[in-house]
Amino acid sequence: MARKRFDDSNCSVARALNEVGDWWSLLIVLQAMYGTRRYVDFQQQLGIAKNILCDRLSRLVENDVLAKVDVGEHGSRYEYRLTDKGRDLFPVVIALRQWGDKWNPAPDQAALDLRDRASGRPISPMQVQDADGKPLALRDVFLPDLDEEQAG
Amino acid sequence: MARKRFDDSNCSVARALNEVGDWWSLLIVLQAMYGTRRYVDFQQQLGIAKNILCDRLSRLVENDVLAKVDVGEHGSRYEYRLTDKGRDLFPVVIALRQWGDKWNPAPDQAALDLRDRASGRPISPMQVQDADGKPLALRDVFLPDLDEEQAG
DNA sequence: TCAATAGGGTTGCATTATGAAACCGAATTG
DNA sequence: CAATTCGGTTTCATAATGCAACCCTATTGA
Repeated sequence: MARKRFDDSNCSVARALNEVGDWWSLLIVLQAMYGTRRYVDFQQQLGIAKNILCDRLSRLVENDVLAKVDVGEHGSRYEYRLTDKGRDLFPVVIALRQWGDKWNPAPDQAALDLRDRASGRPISPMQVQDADGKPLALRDVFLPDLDEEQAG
Repeated sequence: MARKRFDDSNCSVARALNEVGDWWSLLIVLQAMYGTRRYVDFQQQLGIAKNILCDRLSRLVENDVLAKVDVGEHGSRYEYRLTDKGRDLFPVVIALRQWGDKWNPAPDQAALDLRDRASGRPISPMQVQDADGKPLALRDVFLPDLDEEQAG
């Protein structure tokens, strides 16, 4: 049967995964963050099958993560550019990258060294924070509504 | 043909997606963060097929995201608990949740109101930061090595 | 004691999704 | 005017998914 979709799930994580939760979409977004814009470049850099790339690009455009722009230049006719919505996946991608670097480091390769362009210093590890910037662990957060219900 | 795997990719995002990048794994981790531990509860709360749940739980255990614990209690014999590696997905899940809340809000429902247990205040939006906590946008970061190569 | 139920899985089967390669049409290049 | 390039679509074999049915072990419960 068809893969289960989560378009109308009441969980925003499920709805997010519905748009970028497959094997390729987030990698395409990542590649776009590196500056890739053209179909052939995505295809070569990711090693993705062309029909799958077409499908994913279409869905990302449909979901307003990428915008398909007609550029009339010699041969390269379209560009896929990140929208604001797509750029807003930056924290997601960085969090995922840091998790991968920490728990599945490449055996013979240093992790990518992302740095602040202004200061030249490495970016800091992503963390969930309270309003003052104090780091919060999983056990430090709660859902007021749910916990009230459970208490009542 | 077989789905492409990224076990040995030089990209840590690809390696991360290889472990939790399918349609269900991250939702299982999310559910585990809510406190779910038992097979039947995952099954009912997620509405996932039993064989798929088995497969995903096994893979998450294999990848040390969950730990399978034998609890001899009446009927409920096993628990799947988050490991440190699994708990470390907290920023990823929160980033994804906030992205979903912002760009695909539920039509007739408020976003989940996660709060700091100590202060009672809402958690702040996830952001990529420099060493001082200054927020960084996509355009503010760069890869020193790559940029040197390109300059050279 | 013996049937009913719950937990945690497997198995079979139909439906989809994926990957590789071949093919296509328009525009450029040589 | 033949060969490329870009951006796709088509075909086909293989893998993944979802559902329902089944299984085995404990535990109830009467």
